[in-house]
Amino acid sequence: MQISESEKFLVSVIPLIRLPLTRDQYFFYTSKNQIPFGSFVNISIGNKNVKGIVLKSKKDFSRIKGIQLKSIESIIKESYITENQYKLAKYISSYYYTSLGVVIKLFLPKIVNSKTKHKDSKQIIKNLPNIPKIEKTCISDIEKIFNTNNNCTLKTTYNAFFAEVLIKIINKEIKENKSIVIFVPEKTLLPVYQNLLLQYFQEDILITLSSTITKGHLFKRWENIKVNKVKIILTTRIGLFAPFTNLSLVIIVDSHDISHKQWAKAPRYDVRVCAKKIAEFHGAKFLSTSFSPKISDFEIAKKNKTLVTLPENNIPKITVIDMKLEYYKKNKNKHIKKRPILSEELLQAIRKTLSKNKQVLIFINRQGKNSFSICSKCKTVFRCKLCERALVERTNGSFSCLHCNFSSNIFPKCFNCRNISFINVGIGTEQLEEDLNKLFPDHNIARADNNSMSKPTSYDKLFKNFYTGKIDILIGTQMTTKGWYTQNLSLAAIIDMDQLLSSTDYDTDEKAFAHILQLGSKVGMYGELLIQTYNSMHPVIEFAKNNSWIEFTEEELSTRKLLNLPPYSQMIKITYESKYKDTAKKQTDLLTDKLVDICRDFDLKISEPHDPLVNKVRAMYKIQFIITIKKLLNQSSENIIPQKLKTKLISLDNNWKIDIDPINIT
DNA sequence: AGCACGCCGACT
DNA sequence: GTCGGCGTGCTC
Repeated sequence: MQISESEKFLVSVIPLIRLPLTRDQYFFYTSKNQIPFGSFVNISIGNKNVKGIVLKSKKDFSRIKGIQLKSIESIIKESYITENQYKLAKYISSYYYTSLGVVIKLFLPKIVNSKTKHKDSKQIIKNLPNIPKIEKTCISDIEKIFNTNNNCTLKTTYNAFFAEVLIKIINKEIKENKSIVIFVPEKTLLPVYQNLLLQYFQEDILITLSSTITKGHLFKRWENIKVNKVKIILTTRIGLFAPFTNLSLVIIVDSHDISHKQWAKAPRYDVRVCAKKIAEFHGAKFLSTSFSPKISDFEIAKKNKTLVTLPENNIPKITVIDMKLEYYKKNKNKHIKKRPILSEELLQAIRKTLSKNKQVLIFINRQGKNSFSICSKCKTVFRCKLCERALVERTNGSFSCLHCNFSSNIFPKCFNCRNISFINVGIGTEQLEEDLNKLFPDHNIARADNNSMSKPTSYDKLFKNFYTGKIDILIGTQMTTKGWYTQNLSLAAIIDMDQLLSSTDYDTDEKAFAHILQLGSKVGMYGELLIQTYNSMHPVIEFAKNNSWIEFTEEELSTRKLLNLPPYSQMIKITYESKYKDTAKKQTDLLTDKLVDICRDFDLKISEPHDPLVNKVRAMYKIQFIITIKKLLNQSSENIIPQKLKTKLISLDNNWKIDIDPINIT
């Protein structure tokens, strides 16, 4: 093919579209001039105009044969993405099996040319109670670790201590004119940390990023980060894609939180993994913080001597309320027996707290779909015998454990008493709000869940009201367990601990324990945490009561090791989506059959295809299966998938969803 | 992303 | 027999 005289350069461009993973992720175009790396350009593909990112401009056309080359239509913006942004995009693309063009789109906010200055509309609450100082913090321990290692894991305890560590460690970087990024798991946490930071740092060196910010506004902030105008970037996962400069510290808040993983759509990336990569690319330090670190992080940090633990002398009193007893008490001599929601003990504790003008936080897990079953006779949670995970009832009446593929027959018997009937249990947040309003008509009761928090301003308002003591009782879902902190909060309650323990995931106990620790951290050492449960002998509750998180992690890790569960393995969740259930069934059966040989050869475990807990979304049926790859504790998950399996995975069509390191396998 | 191609069901 | 629905594949 003839290249015209004026077109001197061969330019490789990544089109921002979904390309099959089996082919190169860039196309070649011609250009009169050399175009710098990372430039944002208009190109045409087929007969459609699309945008692209330039990789290289070369003079050597010899590699190209038999392809009709088109020229670059126009340059929108030169050097729009940085080398480090591209490195991260490449990483996400290959680790999470998503085409590069789709990943790069995440890095590009919409360009706007308006010169109008946008003022941050976020309400700043001044005159907050000062953070109590503690004499000895772990700052020097963290600094010592950072002298020899770029990674540090911090197990925090009480909010106030953590706040102090955070401020001091950030201050040190700012003094050296470096910039810091802080990742929080949810956008609802932004005002919480923003208010904390603004007590100590200038408003103009701090910015927040989240998906609610308008596209143009985001572009402006991107530019400010690029020219090193801002020093503290407080952000949700969207901040991973910012063009950082002069970055010296990456901080993860609530590192255990599952919201750090994007699971709903591709790329199904994890902030904890990607942020660590960013730190690596920038030569920055990486600080992972949590009240209850993931036990894998904790164990690895312990082994690598990169663990710092804040003083443990501030654990609240934990009281376990046996709801079985409550049930019998309430239903004695009653014809129709009802399951109590609020125990007498909890009501008394609320009354006592309110009478002292203190605040109450009540937590119920929002996942209503995640129902569990208890035996109608002995009230034992129906669990898998082998894995001790709660079993899920299926539409055909059987109960199954997704991890070990155990499935009961369709007339299951209670493992404890051989009874054949079970009761499905579920409690709603709104019912509880109603009940409490009747019980405490003179007090201000507020509810925080996805439903009541639909407007962005409603959260700010509620947060302010809670912070300033205008709310006496706050009822909420998981969002309330994060960030909420006032010195006036002295009672927290978990209404339905059994629901937290009822999932069939391998790490259910770990997640449940994290909720206990997180709520405990909100009330601190002078407060009390009440836990309502029908299963007061559950190991997690026993460990929590005795303040034995470390012992819990040790036991949990030995089980995981025995069963080759993460962190002693990597999991891949593969899902087929189809309008027709039998198509999904046929496809997953076909693929698992094809993969059996590979899995045998490389000692991988492959589960039977099964319905996920939510198996129909927007008229699409889903069937999934799990592949488990053994690995050592300290071994990186990069490059442990055998090439033969990789080749299969990248050749799957768009109906397949691949989720690497899924946050749940149900 | 968006368009061409092709395979199967409903119709003149 | 044809028309056209959408599921699948391809684009430098």
